[in-house]
Amino acid sequence: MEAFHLLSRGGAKFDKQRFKSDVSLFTGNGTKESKCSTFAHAPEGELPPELDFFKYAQGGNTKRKVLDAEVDPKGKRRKVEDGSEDEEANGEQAGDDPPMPRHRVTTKGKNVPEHVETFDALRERYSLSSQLLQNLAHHGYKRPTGIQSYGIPILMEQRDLAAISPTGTGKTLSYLLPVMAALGTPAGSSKGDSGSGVRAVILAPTRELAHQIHNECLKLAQGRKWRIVLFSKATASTLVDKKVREKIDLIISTPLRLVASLQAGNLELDNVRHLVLDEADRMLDAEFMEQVQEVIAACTHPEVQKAVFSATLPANAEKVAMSMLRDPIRVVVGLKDTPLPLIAQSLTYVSDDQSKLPTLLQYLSQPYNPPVLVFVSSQPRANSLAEELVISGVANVDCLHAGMTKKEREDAISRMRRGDSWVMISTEVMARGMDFKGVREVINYDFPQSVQSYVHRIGRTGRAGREGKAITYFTNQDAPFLKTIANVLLQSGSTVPEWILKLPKPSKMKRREMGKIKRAEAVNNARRIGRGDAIKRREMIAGSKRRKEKEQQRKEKQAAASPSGDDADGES
DNA sequence: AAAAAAC
Repeated sequence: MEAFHLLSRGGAKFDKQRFKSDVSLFTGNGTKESKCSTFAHAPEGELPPELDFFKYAQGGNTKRKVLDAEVDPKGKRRKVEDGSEDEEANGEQAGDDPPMPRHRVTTKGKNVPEHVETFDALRERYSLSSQLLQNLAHHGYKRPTGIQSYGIPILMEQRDLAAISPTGTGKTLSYLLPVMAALGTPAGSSKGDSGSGVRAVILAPTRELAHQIHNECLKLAQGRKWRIVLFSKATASTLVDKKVREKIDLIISTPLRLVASLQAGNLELDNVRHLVLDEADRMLDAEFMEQVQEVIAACTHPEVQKAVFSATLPANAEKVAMSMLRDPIRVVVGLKDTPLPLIAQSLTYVSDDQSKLPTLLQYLSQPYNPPVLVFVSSQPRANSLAEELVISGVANVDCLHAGMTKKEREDAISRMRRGDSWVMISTEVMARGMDFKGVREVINYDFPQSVQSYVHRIGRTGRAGREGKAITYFTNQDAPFLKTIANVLLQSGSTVPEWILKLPKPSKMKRREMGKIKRAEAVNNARRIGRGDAIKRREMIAGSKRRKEKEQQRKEKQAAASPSGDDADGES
């Protein structure tokens, strides 16, 4: 603690030996089993007073806004309770899932189909193959979540849908089930009556998310002969053969990949009947917009059903989304742009960028629930923070950003899924959609750039009814945006020190100015987190190269020993 | 408002 105290003042040397012993103490006993029983216990309590702004405010009343449950039932708007009376879990692992929280559901639109209480009710109402229901049961889906019980009937009745539902509440299944139900006979089969070529397209903003959706898809598709393709460079190259493309039933892809194939003339989407945009607001960002429009334009079938899903949907994005849809129904579960109350959120003051590393090291020197997901604002910062943590002796540090190779990214994800990663440093690439069941702690090392980013980042925890914890570091430079995020905490039932709420809302001019300063500093700091130096960095890189080579050799040996390839997550 | 991500 003393060492940390000195460190936090900046100049003092870090007592690495001592710190290491702390770390090994914690790494030695199986931290995976250690339960974080008291979320109320904030790490800020451990901070030296000069870093602990909470302390000044504590004792005073922290304010908690009571959620307003009333919404004016205007026009066609309906207000209903999430059907699940039974406190049954909806997660993917059968048995030990906590109950899903109940949310209010509001629907808007013409002739909204009645929601269902159970998956069996779907079977009674629509022709749903028993295989599909069997697969659901087999993978531990028991009762539909709010978005599933409302969204699935809407999509089953061929309606367009804009669905807004909090992170970790089962949006993926909400669109996959109806799409799979509609696929019917596999493409190219002699009995087929639905024309030839791809019949469904699902777009996601990152490769990792597309991959995850593909995996979910394969679970549901067990026992059926559909060709479900996770689109990549490799699969795209097989499409040169027209016979191959005609046999594809469903494509899951990132937009640009798909556009590239369209422009190369290696793909037709004229028989697509279902188009889903996951993380819709992200997909309708300026940078993705054009690509998405191109995909939409290529889906020329007159009966193409479109659906958009997200946990957040800012007004302008919603406008764009609604204008794309035909006679749409809008479903909102819970409160838009609001995290789950299950996630215990807190804000930690760290004065400036240099103070972040010691604060994080201090945090990781105490027992925590791995894996912890740490978000930073840029790729170089992700690299250097990961290096710093390794140098400081933190165990099982991983890093993931889009500057890494495909294989590096895939490896990082599988380490994460296996539970081998204890501290995962990542950029926005991981902020949306990724579902790691074990993540119970998220740290925003760098302040999020928007409310949407905040909501999605912390939504990596608190999934499928589990509890989670989210800590956000803020510096003096983040002050102009602090209040906005503080309000999000309040909305979702977390507490915020009163002094933050009393901050005046800075004028637009001021925010712009501060933003400029912040950006300039970010550039300066981009390649320097804490006290790293070039030599250490070179050693690190050399070390990781050696490790990679060894791993490669081991894999080659393995491959030689067992000729059967792994097609667990391959492209079908 | 800006970075990241998409190929």
